[in-house]
Order: sequence, then C-alpha cells, then structure tokens
Amino acid sequence: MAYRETEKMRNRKVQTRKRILECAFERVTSGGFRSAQITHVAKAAGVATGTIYRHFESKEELFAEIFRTATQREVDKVAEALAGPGDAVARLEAALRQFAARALRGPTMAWSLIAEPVDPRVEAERLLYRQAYAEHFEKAINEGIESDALPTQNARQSSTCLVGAIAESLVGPLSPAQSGNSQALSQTTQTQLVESIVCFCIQGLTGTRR
Amino acid sequence: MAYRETEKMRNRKVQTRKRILECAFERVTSGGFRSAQITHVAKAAGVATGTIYRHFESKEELFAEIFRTATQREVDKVAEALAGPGDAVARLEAALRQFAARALRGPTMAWSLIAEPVDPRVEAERLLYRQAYAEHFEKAINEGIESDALPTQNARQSSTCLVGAIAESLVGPLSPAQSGNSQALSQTTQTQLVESIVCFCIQGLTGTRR
DNA sequence: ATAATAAGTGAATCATTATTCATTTCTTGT
DNA sequence: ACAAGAAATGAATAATGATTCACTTATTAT
Repeated sequence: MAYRETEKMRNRKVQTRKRILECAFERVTSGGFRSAQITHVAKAAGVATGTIYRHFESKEELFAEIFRTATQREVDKVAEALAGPGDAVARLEAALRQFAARALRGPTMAWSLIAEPVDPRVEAERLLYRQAYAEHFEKAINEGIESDALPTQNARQSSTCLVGAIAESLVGPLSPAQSGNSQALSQTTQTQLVESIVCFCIQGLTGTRR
Repeated sequence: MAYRETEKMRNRKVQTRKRILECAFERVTSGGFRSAQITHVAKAAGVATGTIYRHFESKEELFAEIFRTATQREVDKVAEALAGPGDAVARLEAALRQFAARALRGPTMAWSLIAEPVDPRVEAERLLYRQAYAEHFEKAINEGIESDALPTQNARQSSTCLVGAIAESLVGPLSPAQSGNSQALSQTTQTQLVESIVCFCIQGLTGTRR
C-alpha cells in the first residue's frame, strides 16, 4: 500500500476550503449572492470549478455556509450588546444601535443578509437567523419585564417587531437601487435614521415617551 | 385593402390579456411567483406560450403587473381603513388589523408580495409599494400629531417601522415552510398574533401603554 | 522508482425556462 | 371567394450557470 492521508494534506484541504469560502465571502460582500457565480469564485480562489465541488455539496450549500458565518457574526454582536452594562432598556437600545450601525457600515452584505432574493436553501437559513435575533431580544425583554424595566408584554412578539422594524427601516437605504448610486447616506442622515428607529422601538417596548 | 382593426377584435384582445393575467394571478395565489412559469400560465389560459408575448413585454413585466394589481388592492384596503371613523390612533389600528387579517386569509399571495424571492424587476415594484404603504401611514400619523392624538415624531420613519414590524411578524407564519404544512394557524393563534402586533405598533406610535 | 490512492482540472454536459419566429389560422372589407 | 393583414401557434432556440467526469497531477509508503 502507499498513499495514506497525512496531516499535511488534511491541512492543505482545510486551507483550500477556507480560501474558497473567503473568496466567495468577499464576492458576496462586494456584490451580493447574485454576483457570486461558481466560476468567478473558483477563479478568485485560484482553483478549478470542479474543486469547489470537492469541498462543498453544491452552490447552495456553499452559500448557506457563507450566510451562516456572516449572520452569526452579527447575531453575536447583538448578543454582546445585550450582555453589556445597564438595565434591559439600555441594553436593548445598544443592541439596536449596534445592528443598524454595522449594517450601514457594510451595506451590501447587510442587504444580502436581510433582503437579497436567494435560493430556498439560503432563505431557510435566513428564517432561522431572524429567529435567532428574535430570541436574543426576547431574552432581554423578559429580563426587563422581570425587573420592571419593561411592562408586561408578549416578549416573543415584541422581539419579532423589533427585528422587522429595524430591518425594514434599513432595506430602503441599503438596497442596491439606492446605495448603488454614488453617494451613500450622509453621516447626518444615518444618525437620524438610527435615532428614529431606536426611538420607535424603545417606545414600542416601554410604552413611554422619552 | 381588407383587414381593419375592429371593435370586436379589440375587445377580444383585451379579454385574452385579462384572461392571461387572471390565470397567472391564480397561479401565484396558489403557489407563488416561482410556480407561475410561462408554459403553465399559457396552458391555464388556453393560449400558446407565444401569445403571452403578444400581450406582455416579458415574464417580468407580466409579474410586475400581477404584483401591482395585488398590492394595490391591499394598499387600497389600508387606505380605506385609514379613512374610516375615529381618531388617528383608532384608524391606524384599524389599518394594521386590516393588513394582518387579509394577509392571514390569503397566506400564499401575502407571502409572495411580502417576502418571496423575485426577479429584480418585481423587487423594484415591491420596494415602491412598501413606500406606498408607508406614505399612507405617514399621512395618518401626521394628522395624529396635528390633532395631538400622537406625540411629535418622525412620521416617515415611524410608518416605515410599522410596515416592517407587521411584515416581519407575518413572514414567519406565512412562509411556505410553515403554512405549507397541513394545519394553518389556529384562529386563536392568529388573533393573538394580530393583537400583539397592534399592541407593539400602537405603543411605538403613541408612547403610551394601553 | 513505483504502485496506490487522492486531489485537482476545466471543457463538456445538463437542466431549466424564457423567448423567438416561421408558419398557420382567423378577420375583415370588397 | 379572395386578398390583405393581424393574431395565434408551439417547436425550436437561446441563455444562463450549475454540475459532472474522464483525465491529469500530486502525495505517500515501500
């Protein structure tokens, strides 16, 4: 006998896989899933198209993984903000700001994650992650209710509304039809946008004017 | 000379166009845009595929028209509710209920209009209509502010949040992954869903607990 | 060096559908 | 009935892009 899988080869495979993922990621970051055709990704990663299929079941699977990675990153940031200092309201507010700010900083990827039309496989992932966001918010809302920082409410439902309100508010500004045109939103406009979102959402949660 | 376009023919053309539109509409209603291939639509309408192209520039154009028709219907209903009796808050609440109730009554079409992945041409239409909803809400909010039924706020932004909150709250329940499975949401669940949405939204607008 | 095995290649293939267009059928006015 | 035009037809084509697979190259152990 002769060839036996070795550490070196295992590493190399992992590296290649990672490189493909990174290049595809980059492509999505700059032009959305739509612009990440296998041929292009392969070229960018310096491998043959066939090689992609040695590392991923299908394009949808590759995309799903990109989606997961990118969204998990955002979910983590939100979770982080929710775990920060202050009472429930302050933490929820911080999380909303975090979410919006990051989306505006990386508009193309944000749009891809929030609103770009994608294959069913990836859409399923999106649905899952929207729930992940909602769950984090829900937890904080429940804490708020317990500590009397928030009035009694359907925490799950409120959290879904939060996700929806913020996503919708960003879809317009993020959508390629808008952000594709030269000038991005001015700093001022962005700030106002975030302020109004936060204002509405916190009111929706607390039922009190600030 | 001989053939000259006549009233009869003009009528027939209009009829055919309408029939194509209706059949495509029906198809979308029962299975989303995805399931409305030209071949199927043609068969359903009892015409050849080529005939579709005598009446519509392209599939996307046909879809865009279906989208417009269907959404305009919903926008009108919302506008109607907003023009009803009561103060601004009551009317906004009625509009939200109307929107949610209709979506839950026709879940597949609602999902197609709100969240189904569609071609860019149709996506553009969707963006436009989301703004149409927002504009109607915005108007009512401004009236509410003037009559002191609502506190001062960024009406445009609040209206966008309304649209987002309600859409997001419905996407989960409407999505084929959910509603595709046999049993639709129970009456009770639906009512609770609508109540919580309305509650959050009205609080977001008024800043007061009810 | 060689055999055994795996990884990599990329042109060719496949799959899916929208769209076209040469041909046929239908309408109309004389 | 006939000719001029318009509308309808649907099989063939086009376009897009994912996926395959026969073949080449690389790695390992003896």
